[in-house]
Amino acid sequence: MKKVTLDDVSRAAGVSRSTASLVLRGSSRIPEATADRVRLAMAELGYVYNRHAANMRRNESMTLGLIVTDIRNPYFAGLTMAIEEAAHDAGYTLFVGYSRDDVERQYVQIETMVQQQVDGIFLLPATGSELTPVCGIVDRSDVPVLQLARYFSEELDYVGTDNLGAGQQLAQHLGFLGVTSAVLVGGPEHSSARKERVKGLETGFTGTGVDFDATVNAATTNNAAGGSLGVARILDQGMWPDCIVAYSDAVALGIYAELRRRNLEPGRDVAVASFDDIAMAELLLPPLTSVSTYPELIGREAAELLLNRIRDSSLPPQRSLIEPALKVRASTAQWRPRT
Amino acid sequence: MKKVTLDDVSRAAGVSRSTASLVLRGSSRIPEATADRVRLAMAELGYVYNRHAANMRRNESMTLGLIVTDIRNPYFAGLTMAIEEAAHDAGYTLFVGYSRDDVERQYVQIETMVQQQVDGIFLLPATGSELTPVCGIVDRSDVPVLQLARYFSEELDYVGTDNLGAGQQLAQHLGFLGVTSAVLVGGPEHSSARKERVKGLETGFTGTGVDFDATVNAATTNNAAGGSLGVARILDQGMWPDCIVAYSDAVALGIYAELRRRNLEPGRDVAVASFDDIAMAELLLPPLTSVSTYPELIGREAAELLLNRIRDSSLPPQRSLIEPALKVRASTAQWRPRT
DNA sequence: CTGTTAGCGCATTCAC
DNA sequence: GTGAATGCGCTAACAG
Repeated sequence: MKKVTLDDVSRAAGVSRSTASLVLRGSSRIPEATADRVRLAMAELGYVYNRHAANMRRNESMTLGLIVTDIRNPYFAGLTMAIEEAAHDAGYTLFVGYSRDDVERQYVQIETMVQQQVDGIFLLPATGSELTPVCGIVDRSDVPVLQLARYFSEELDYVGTDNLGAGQQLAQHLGFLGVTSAVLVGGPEHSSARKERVKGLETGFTGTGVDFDATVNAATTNNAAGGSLGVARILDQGMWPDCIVAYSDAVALGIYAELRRRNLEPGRDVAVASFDDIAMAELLLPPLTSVSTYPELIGREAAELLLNRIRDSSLPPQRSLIEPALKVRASTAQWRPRT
Repeated sequence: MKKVTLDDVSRAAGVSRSTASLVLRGSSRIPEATADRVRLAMAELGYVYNRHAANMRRNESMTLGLIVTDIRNPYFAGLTMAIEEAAHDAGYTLFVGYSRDDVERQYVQIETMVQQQVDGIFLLPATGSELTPVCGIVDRSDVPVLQLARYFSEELDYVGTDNLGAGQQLAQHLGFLGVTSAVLVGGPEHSSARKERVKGLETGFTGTGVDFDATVNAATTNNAAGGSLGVARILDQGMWPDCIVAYSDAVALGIYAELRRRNLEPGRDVAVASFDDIAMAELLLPPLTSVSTYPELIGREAAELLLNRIRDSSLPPQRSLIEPALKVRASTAQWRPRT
């Protein structure tokens, strides 16, 4: 099938190119009768609007880029879907790249998306991301970048959870519960989100008498394997804390499994708590206490912010934090102190 | 920052535009010294290659589209990541859209991607997809569409699991186990994959004496909620089968939860088996018997096939099935007949 | 081996 | 209200 252009359409409809163009954009300056004739011709010829050609003139592509680490973690999957929804609703098409937490791969993806003329980029930074290379790519083209869930720069917009508050809420709950010792397991060591959660836990535990060991070497990765590995490290060095706090629900799944491999029952022998509250959390046995971080809200907010920035690049860098909420379930609630 | 074009670069480097263009494409006809001068000028000026402009001439965009229903199901997440990887490796950037199993939304996404000049589309069809509207959009532009995991047309390429074989493998295992009755729970009723799994189970159960009721109204959705709902329907009408077969692992999670809500322990009171074998399956308690459907392989194969078709559209429609493999775990293995 | 030329399909002036 | 002319940044054909 040959390519049909606006030229063909306007010729068939007996109008000029510019008239057909105006009909496309829904201009009210064209009489309905003419517009209908044009639309009919488009349908008959099988005309397809060529956005690339339009882009060359208008200098916008109506595309956005999203780079996340890995969507097999349902939290990132939810975040990704929320952003796609917002982009779709605003008329944008979304490029998606998975960095697999590999900085170099991420840089390539940013570069490619910039070459593809994206109007903006949502970036959930791979651990180890730095401002200079990112901006080195991005500054040349003035493409706005919004940091998602983690940040590495104060100069770029950021939308994420209030990790500090999330840690505090959880710590206070564990304090009430009578827990006397806790460790955080899993998650990439140098991510801003992890550091903030540690800080929040420390703050929240202050004055509760809970022994929270932030120095234990249990940072791993943000998935089930990282949870298993972290638990193994802790138990192998002779620790047996009252509560294991998972960096995320994905991590918690591995923690449950590793505890059971060692004949410890989560929720009974060790309390387990976590962050994110993905759908799976309450379906597990025991149901998992988790601090909900509402990926849908983060996604919506991020989209709104990035679209604003596209319209007006002169705004100062924005930071927006979504309020988390603790969901208490049996993995902590049914736990009782050892006698 | 102003936009830098190849014109600017060639002027700065003291060569012509076409020379600069050839350097970009790595032509060997340019002396190294000249090429280096051009590359230096690009770096100094902060040149960004404009693929949209290139596309207008070369009539390819180096983009592909992927439309899936929902990636909160880890199976689709894995499939999506595999396809992104293959696309990335081949130098393509990937548009992603989530249809949320909504046909109309899916049509809009196809249309948008076609307008964005994608070179090809991976489509995991929403239930209810039909050939006419899809091709109505796509034929006008000659964009090849590959069906992923489910199909609705023989005229388009298809890559998926051998669902028939998967059902048979599982049925035979359950027959050996001494199961006397089984039902399939969850999944969208009219999807090709579900029909094939039912057929495979029926075939596999033939001669084993297992009573497999394919008429029971337990088709729902492909997620945990669908699993819970399906189990509720079955138990509420007084059935108590020896084995519940989940349409997918995501569904199985809801089945576990609903059984426990009704004081039935999965693996002991009811055997549970499933399809997909996502990472979570073996981490559950009891570990879930599942037929692995290898989303990574499907993704790789799909990418290879679609890229071939882009090169040569004259090939007849291709069908490619990936061989599944049964993973037996405690959710069936530990089950014993009621006495 | 290098430089000149002519569009790709559209949006946007500006005359009419 | 409508139509002709111009150029977005690049590639490819061809001439030097």
